[in-house]
Amino acid sequence: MKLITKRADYAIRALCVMAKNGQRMYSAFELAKKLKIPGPFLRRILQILNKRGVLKSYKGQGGGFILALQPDNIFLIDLIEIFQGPVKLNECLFKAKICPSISTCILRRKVDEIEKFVVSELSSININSLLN
Amino acid sequence: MKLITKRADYAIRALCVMAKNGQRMYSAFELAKKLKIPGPFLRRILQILNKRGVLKSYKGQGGGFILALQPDNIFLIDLIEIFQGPVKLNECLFKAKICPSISTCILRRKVDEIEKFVVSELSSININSLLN
DNA sequence: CAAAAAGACACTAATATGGTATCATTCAAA
DNA sequence: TTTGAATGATACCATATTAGTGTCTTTTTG
Ligand code: FES
Ligand code: FES
Repeated sequence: MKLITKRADYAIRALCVMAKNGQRMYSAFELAKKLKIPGPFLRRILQILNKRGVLKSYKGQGGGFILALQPDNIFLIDLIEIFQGPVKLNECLFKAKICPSISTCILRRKVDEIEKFVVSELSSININSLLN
Repeated sequence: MKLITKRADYAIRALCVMAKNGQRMYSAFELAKKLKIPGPFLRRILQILNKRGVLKSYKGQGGGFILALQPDNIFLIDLIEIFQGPVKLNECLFKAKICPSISTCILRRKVDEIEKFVVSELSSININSLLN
């Protein structure tokens, strides 16, 4: 079971680097080299973060990416949802008649609890938390 | 993010049916028909449950599968680990220098907490819980 | 013996994830 | 004003995981 995919992982790492030096602009390849991860892949990730308003981008020579938000306002839950979709664990499995009912099903209640816990834990971490 | 795959799902459903009528023997195809899921696929799943000691099997005409354990002794965590491997969410992501240290890393602590919670919730449900 | 079952295992199909390649566009600097 | 360094957009390929099938062997009962 994977909680955090590579895309989200790389995004987190890149944002951490950028947050350490908040004013500087970084090109995708510069960051990729620093983090030792594939350049084109990271580039696409940063483009997505730009579209989602986490980064600002500047084209042309001397351009690159820079944080659009304060590091303590970028939460892990958001990054994970950007790259992995919403945290939905309760895709009701027992469509068959076995499941007693949607309102009483124990399994569903438990899965909902797990989902809430995951979301709340991931909501409590931001990029700044990871820098101490 | 998928918490429970089809294999585990089907296993749970099949075990629920079998638990309702604990003494009876069911062939893989009979169960598959009842649950409206693919026969050969369920058959492989039951074979695995047999190998893992959750079911007993009997070959030959009139043979089939029957529970090897009491329904309240078959836990969801075990079924999930059989079909999806151990619940390990903490595959350390920050191998790079970004992560401060394995002992202080906030992210790691949080992921460990999530993992513990998932395991404990899934350990609290058994096949019997699902039959009320 | 014949039919009905599981055992074993190789194989295919679908999906998700990880990653590349290419061309167009923008912009700064020579 | 040309050139090169950057992103924007998008199609594509590679790999892994999950889902599912097919087939042949073995066992058992009638
Ligand atoms: S499994 Fe979905 S309501 Fe019971
Ligand atoms: S991410 Fe693994 S110890 Fe910090």
